Amino acid sequence: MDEITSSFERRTTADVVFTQLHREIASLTLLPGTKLSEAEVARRFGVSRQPVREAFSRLGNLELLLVRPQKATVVRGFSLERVEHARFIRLAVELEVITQACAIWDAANADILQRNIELQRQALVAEPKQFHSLDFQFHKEICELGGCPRAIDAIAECRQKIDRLCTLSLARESEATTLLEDHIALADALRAKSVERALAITRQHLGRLDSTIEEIHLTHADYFES
Amino acid sequence: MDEITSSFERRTTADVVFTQLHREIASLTLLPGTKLSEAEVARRFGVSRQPVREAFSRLGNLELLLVRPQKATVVRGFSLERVEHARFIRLAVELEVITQACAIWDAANADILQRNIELQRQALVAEPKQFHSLDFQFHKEICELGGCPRAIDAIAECRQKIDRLCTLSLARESEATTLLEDHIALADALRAKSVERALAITRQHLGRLDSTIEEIHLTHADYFES
DNA sequence: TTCGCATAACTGGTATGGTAGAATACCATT
DNA sequence: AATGGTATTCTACCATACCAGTTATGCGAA
Repeated sequence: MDEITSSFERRTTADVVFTQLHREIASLTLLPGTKLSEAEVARRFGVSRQPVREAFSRLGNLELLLVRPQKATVVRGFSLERVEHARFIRLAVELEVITQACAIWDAANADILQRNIELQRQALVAEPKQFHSLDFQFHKEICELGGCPRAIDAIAECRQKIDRLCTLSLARESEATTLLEDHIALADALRAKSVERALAITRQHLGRLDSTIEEIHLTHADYFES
Repeated sequence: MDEITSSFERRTTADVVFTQLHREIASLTLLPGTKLSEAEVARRFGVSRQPVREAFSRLGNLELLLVRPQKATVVRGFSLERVEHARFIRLAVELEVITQACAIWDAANADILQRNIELQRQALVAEPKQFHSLDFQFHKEICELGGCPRAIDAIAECRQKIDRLCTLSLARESEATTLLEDHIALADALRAKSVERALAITRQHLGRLDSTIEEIHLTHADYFES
């Protein structure tokens, strides 16, 4: 691999293959059920089979690929069970973050969060595409200000699994308004340090995904396993 | 690899190496900081570097090994941050399991749990070694009866990270009595369907690890990273 | 003795060839 | 036409060789 390794950090060929495949699977460019062979992918990237193999292994750990001995490797579909599990874990973590945040929340924190909400409000009318990342930023700030900086990693991991699914939904944009309202209510509850209210809002907030998941389960049943 | 693949399931060489190394790292047979080279391990197992490499990769994903290009692979030490994170996630999940369990708990569930507690009580005096697995079983049953069967996987994952650390503690056995008391109290709270009490007990129950972790952090500072 | 540099002995990453097992296509037999 | 067996063609897995960095070593100069 003679190409420039983008200056600073050494990225191995396996990294490159992994990243690219990951992107394609997550974005549903590669649909569930698609068969991938080491040799074929290796040819496509112009590399040997070895780094491809390594990338396959990693994607297998993430449950994005199903790779079993002597059988074709396929892009895994969705599983209602796995999605529900990810949703459950995310809810659990988010609830505990909120609980701990409430205990130490102060006016300064509230102000920082408020600033993010303003940006969301602007994005909603100006650049709807940005709303998604502001949404993430919102939850991230709660984690950090609440004293659980690493919790956002766990949340992001769960989100990833769910997001691949939700790409299939059409109604994502229209829900942004509702989500913003949730965020505002949550920020209020935090400012008031009302744990019960904050928890209830969080449950409702994350629960909004359920209908979307259900919808996709019906409309795209063929992408589901088991 | 001509050996019998232990009947039913096909286990690749990489699986074998992975499992064995995992065991050795988790049990602290391989101490943090130990350098492992692909070639050396390959010789030890009598296999080629390839499957070893694969095993290393997986162990790297689990943060048990630190493998970086052109540098020796080493067994990772503990990180207070990582341990706290695992503890946090476990707490969050366990709390939400309890919450959901409380909502649907009935007498039948209570009885099943009670039976486990009796076993714990017996094990405490007869076979202290068995207490550990009964402890796990206890939490597992709550997950299953509470309607979150997969939650135990997440919990187990967190436990694993913490357990490697707690192997270093001397005072584990003596705490069993306290843990059993917690379990009894928790079962009571569940039977009474008192969410608040059950959550409080769970917090206290998991919090008991903190002192152990702190102790080890002081007595075995050399096994810690960062 | 101590420092610096050259070199040898490692490291993990990559490329390639060969192998066993699983799937598939195909042909012969019924 | 349906079925059973066989040959071909996949698959991922393993072994080996080679490469490019990194680290350790040891020798020579100061």
